[in-house]
Amino acid sequence: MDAPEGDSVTHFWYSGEPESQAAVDVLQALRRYRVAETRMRARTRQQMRMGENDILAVRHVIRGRQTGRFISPKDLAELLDISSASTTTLIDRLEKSGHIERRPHPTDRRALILMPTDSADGDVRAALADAHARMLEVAESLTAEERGIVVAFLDRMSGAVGA
Amino acid sequence: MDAPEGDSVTHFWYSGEPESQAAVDVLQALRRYRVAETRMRARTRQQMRMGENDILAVRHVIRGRQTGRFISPKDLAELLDISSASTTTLIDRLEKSGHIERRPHPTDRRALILMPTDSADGDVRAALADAHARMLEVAESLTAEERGIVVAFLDRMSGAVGA
DNA sequence: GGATTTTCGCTAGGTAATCTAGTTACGTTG
DNA sequence: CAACGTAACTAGATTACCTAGCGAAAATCC
Repeated sequence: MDAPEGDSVTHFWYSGEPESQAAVDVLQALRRYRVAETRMRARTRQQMRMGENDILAVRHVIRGRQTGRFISPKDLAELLDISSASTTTLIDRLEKSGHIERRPHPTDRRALILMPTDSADGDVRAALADAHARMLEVAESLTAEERGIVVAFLDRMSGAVGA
Repeated sequence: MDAPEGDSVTHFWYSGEPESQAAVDVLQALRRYRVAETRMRARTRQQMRMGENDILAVRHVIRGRQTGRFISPKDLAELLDISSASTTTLIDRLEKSGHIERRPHPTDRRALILMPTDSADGDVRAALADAHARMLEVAESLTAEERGIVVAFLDRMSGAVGA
């Protein structure tokens, strides 16, 4: 999990320059968003009775089929940055819980492909559709100009954080 | 952890309305940011050889001292939403690794207060200061109007995600 | 002011998800 | 075809969490 973190501490970190308080407000809004999102993920995990990686894996397999790609255990290992051993037990779990199935790879007899079951598709949609719809609504309510500003901001932040 | 997730899938989800593609772009930017941030946290964890909760705990203890508050084990348990038992072992870990120390509470003889060691302070700064500075720079480069748009957007998204 | 209840941190024992190391089966390449 | 590389699996250890329950101290209630 993750969590709240005590708030309203700002005053002590950047008390020197009044100018930069506005910038700090932006970062705090970003943190509030992250906290809200983390909480949503925790709720989803609880609701579906799965771990974070399990949910990401199922989603990836579902998306794979939607886009006509076949997802292999190896793909999941890379996606989640876990070992091949952990991937095996993860797939065991998801197969036992009825979310995905193992099928032979059409050409490579060493390999597998993973297919989502119908119920997995339904479960994931049920768990995520509401929040996604609300988020889309917010995004749609922006003007074209505002969208540009927001996207540019987020991408620059991604760069700042990922350097 | 968390991770990339295959991209450019949009076309299949919302192929009906060209109007909403722009909104989807916004959500994708948001996801790119989340992925970047998650990766940064993973790097930090690796660099400091600690788990996520350990880092959050140390940061909270450091902040506590900076703001003149005494942090107790109970505070950490609430912050991280873990049991009191897990909190005890978490503090054991952080004490053994030399990041924090247990001290008697000045008035309540059942209780403890936690103090960061000097090295903890330095380590955390070293690990987080760079990215934080870059993020602040991005936030500062916005105009006042842009900041307003971004903060409003983030807060509305927090609402959408947290409902 | 003594008895009861609550709070605080700890110990004991257990579980889930990961890891490393090593195996088998199959593909690829010199 | 021989050697090496790759895909997935098994076994066993480790880590970080959990629940249950304890002793000591504080708060509350006649």
